[in-house]
Amino acid sequence: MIGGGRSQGRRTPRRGDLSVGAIARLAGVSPPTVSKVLHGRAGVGESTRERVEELLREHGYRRPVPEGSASGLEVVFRDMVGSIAIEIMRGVEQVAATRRLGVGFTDVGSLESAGLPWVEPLLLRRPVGVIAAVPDVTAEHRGVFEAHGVPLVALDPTGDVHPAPSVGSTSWSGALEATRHLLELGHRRIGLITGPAGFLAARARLDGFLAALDTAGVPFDERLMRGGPFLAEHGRDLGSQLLTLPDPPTAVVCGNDLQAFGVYEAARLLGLRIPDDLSVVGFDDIEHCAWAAPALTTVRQPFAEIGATAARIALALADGERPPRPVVELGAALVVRDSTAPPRSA
Amino acid sequence: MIGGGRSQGRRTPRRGDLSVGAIARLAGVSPPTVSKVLHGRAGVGESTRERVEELLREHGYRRPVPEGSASGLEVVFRDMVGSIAIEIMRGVEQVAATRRLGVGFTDVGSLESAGLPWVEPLLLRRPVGVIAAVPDVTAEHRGVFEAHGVPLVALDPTGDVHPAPSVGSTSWSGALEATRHLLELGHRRIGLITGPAGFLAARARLDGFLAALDTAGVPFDERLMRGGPFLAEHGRDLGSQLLTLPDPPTAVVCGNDLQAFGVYEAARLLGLRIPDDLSVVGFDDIEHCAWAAPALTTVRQPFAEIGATAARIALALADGERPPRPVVELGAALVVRDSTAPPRSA
DNA sequence: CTGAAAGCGCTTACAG
DNA sequence: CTGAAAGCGCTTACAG
Repeated sequence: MIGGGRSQGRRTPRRGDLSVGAIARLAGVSPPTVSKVLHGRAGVGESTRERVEELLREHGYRRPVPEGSASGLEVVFRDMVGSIAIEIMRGVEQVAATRRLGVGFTDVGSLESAGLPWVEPLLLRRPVGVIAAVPDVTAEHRGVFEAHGVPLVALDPTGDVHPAPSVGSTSWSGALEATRHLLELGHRRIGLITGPAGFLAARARLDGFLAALDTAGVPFDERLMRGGPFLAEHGRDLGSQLLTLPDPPTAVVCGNDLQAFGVYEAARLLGLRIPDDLSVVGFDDIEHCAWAAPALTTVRQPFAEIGATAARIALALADGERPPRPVVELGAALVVRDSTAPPRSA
Repeated sequence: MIGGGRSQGRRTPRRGDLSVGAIARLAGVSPPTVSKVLHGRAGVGESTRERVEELLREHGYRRPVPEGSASGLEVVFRDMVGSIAIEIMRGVEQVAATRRLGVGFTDVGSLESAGLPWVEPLLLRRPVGVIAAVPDVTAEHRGVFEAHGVPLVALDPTGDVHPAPSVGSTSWSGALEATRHLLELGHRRIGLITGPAGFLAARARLDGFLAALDTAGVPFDERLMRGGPFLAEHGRDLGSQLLTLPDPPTAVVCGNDLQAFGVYEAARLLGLRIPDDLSVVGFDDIEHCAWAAPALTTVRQPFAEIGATAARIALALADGERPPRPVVELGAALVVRDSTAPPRSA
């Protein structure tokens, strides 16, 4: 983590940190020979190479990292749900590991609340690339990173236009698939809880939802739509509003899983059983969906693959390549569990 | 992330990466003057210093990190529950940020399953310290890190003896408190699902549980005890065994939250309602406890503070200090929610 | 295959 | 306050 030393003519020796000259003396060879071994260059005898390798290992000498790959890949979050963040980290890690790069973690939210800066220290670490899983990658951030020559890849960008490069998932198709699932079960009055207005992904899900109803010839009652933050408490409150309507929906499609669990609570408070009295669909597939009561039917976002793809794009950019597709959307797919069933009336 | 370059006489310039000499030329001063500015040494005029600072910033020149702090803090997990891992990362991050150090992430499980090595690449990054949140920090690992002069702090160690340094939480007291809570509600037949035999923390929880019963003068029916992996499916299976006993328990204390959610499912399958027919207590307080149905009463482990404490110890060791307390246990405290209530019979 | 020589980028110690 | 000179650790180009 953190960038390492920049060229320095000299450094005080550290435990297990001998100089090339010292290793050379120990091996009974000249510094240039040790240098060749360090860089895997030709022109060193087999036995000499082995002896030097052995001494380097023994003294924990660290080979200089390849030019340009000073640091590693840094992933930046803002108050992300734990299981999503970890899945993304694992995806990034797998790609980074193939290049022997490390993966750094930054949670902007927790740093800001402690009054600590994050952009400058992160830049100080000279990352090979930055993957920003924050809902607010501004043009300003892009400018700062670009000025330092650090490629930035956004995850699930939510700005007005898709800024390249970015990686997300097929929100529109996912919402379409989820809604079709409910239609196939026989639901006709389907409520929708969507995310905050500014979120492009929330808008895509809304559109996919409406497209499913539309192509099925089912008219949408606008009173069945609510919008709010991607949190359980808002799912609960907005869900309550929908479920206490004179003619309530028999199913609710939620903007994410947390909202869906909020709807679970709203239903419980009203004495409604899921899926008997109400079907619920989430979005994301966070860790707990499978063990919720009942297990939540949801649209799975392939977070590990999203992280891996972002890492590949960041690495390509760092190498000076133009990735063939700077804006990528990976397939989000419906996972049917126990929170959806035919409506009572059917 | 990842170690930076070691002393190198020369390096090809990188975008935004000018040499000291080049900066000196641009500023119209000599290289030694730039060097002084870089290291904050005295003997540079105010206006000269400002001009050089400005040029350094403009060209993204990275100051050499302080001697010895080559890299950052690396946190190593093995298939950890997402919300726990992220809480630990945030705690480590807050302490690391005060020193402008980055925080690296390694998931051994996902790397191993991809056939990728992790110890050597991690060492190559020259971390200031390593925090191991894996259940299997072996003496061998300790040896390797020690040989490289990298301090290692274990989290919640599970070996035969507490290897110093390590940070955990008060498992024994936590389990005692949880069990007392159930006793106070009037429960007398309390079941226990414990973790795998090798886990020291699981043993501490078991002992705390027994101590609570013992000091309350409540005899323990050994048939009410089961043990297995810290996973929901095992909680479900072991919970089923307890609940189908001729004289089943009215409450169950679980080794962790995942097991508790497994017991939720076992109860559901048997038509038992929580907390009316059965009280359940977990351990950890993962993200979803608050929104489960019903919200889970559990013993909260202060993961962020555990991470922060481990980071402080690692940093102290890296500085060559002997931390006053190399083995630390932070207080785990009961969080009462909706999964516990007086037994039916009371 | 090997190393003496030259050179590079940086820092230190010191002269002005 | 400033920089010429010396020195350090490393690498490169080349002679043997």
